[in-house]
Amino acid sequence: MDHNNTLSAIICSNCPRRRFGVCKVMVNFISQYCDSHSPRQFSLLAKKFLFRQGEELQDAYVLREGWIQLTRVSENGERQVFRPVLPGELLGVQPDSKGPAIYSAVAALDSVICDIPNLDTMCLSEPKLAMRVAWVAACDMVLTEMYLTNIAHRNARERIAFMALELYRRLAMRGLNEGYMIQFPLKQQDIADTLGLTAIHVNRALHVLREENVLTIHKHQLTILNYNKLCTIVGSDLEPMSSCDIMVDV
Amino acid sequence: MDHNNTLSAIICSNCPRRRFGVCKVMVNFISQYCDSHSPRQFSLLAKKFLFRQGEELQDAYVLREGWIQLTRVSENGERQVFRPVLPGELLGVQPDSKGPAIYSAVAALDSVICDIPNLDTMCLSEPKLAMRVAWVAACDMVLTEMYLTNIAHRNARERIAFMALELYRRLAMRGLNEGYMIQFPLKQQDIADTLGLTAIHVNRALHVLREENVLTIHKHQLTILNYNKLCTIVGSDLEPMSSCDIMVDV
DNA sequence: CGTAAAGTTGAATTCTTTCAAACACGGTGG
DNA sequence: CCACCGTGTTTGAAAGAATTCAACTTTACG
Repeated sequence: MDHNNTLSAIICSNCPRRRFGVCKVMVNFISQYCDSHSPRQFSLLAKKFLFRQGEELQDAYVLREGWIQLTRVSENGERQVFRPVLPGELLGVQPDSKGPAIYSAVAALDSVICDIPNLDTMCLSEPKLAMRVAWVAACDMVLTEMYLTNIAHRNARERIAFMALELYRRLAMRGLNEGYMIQFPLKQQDIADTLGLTAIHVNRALHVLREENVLTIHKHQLTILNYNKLCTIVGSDLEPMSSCDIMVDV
Repeated sequence: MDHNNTLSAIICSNCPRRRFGVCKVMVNFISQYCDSHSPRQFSLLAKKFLFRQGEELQDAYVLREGWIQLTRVSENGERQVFRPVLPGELLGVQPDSKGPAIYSAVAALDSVICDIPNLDTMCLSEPKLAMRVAWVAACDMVLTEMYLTNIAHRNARERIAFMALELYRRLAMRGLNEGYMIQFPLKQQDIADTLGLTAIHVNRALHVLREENVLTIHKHQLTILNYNKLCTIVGSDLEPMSSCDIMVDV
């Protein structure tokens, strides 16, 4: 954990807002809770579905290792990919908690998942847990809003730069990087469906970013070639804020 | 309330997914809770700020009447407007609940607001409340994701059609419509900043929608001229899902 | 009534998509 | 070992969508 702490300190020192000066890599409260109360872990191979859009959703889950993609296909066949779910994060929480899943969850990498069968019931007897769930939802909201803002205001090159930096920071915060390199299991089509572009245009924008020596994606690995330039392109409005990244005192 | 119930039944019967067949206009749990525990209501004139981005956020709030806009200005000066907050909805909930506000809240109409000074504390002693906050966050997330998908996949005309229909449904569900007309206090620039367009392009797209006899905005009122056609344009992937719209049993 | 703010229109430019075709790579079966 | 196939990536050219800039009109408000 010490390594992570150092790393996140470095990353956080980059943050525009003061409050992140004190942020630490958080030992995920919900994960801990699940470990002691319901250690039902299982693994899920890449490309397998954890659940499918429209299926009755039974449980909530915590991703322990790997990478999960949340995707929704609308009636006219458009595919939207939402914020990537990274280790430590909660998924399967939705308004109608036992109703049909509002999106599909697919493993992008071989993953390890912790099942939480009775989150609702546990929350009722454990207000702290309920609050933590609310807090996680608020964090995920911030992340989703960042993606929304990114799509709304930036061109293809900048959108991709944002996504790369955002993922890099969230992974590095967990120590899941090797220097400036991270695992990157997504296809160009996935990037396109996340950022509201066509795969062809993603390809061209990636080419430009490679030409500029900013970043490159090769063999399922993303390498940042010029971190500062990447930050400049993104506009440094990026903050490390996912449900696992900030320490709050509850 | 009976009028509302009928109305929402009509609207919900339009929903693609079965589960909404049973949805009712919800008597907002949090509002009720606040009424009995902290009836600190006050009013806020249009264009006044409830709080500003960066200011220390003290409390959470419930909007009782009016219309609140959540806006964030990034460092490079881009302005993003997030999902409109309508009567009955909760606002001011964010990861760092007593930290600097991550966006500004501005009244778009004269509003009545209920102050909730100690949401955190109340949640600790009242798990149901905490769960409701989590549930509200999940609903807001769905709405935000709908806006994200809308921006990512549709052109200007369709984005505006979506926004119009989404707002109409949420307001009609509360009985805040007059037939196919709703109050619409936003400027074209606000629409643009919500949907990731320029005000000029919004203007042109609105012109087209008017030409097609789909909808018209005039004198701060939005009128739907052809509801079915509007639904067709939007693609009927729209569901009435805000924190105040669905009844769940807790 | 006058000024500022909001809305409208046109033309040129930039960005993105579309369609079509070619290429690269990994795996399979002969 | 190689030919074959499918998936994913790359490239080009043309069409379409959205932005920019500039000018003008209308509306709102003190």
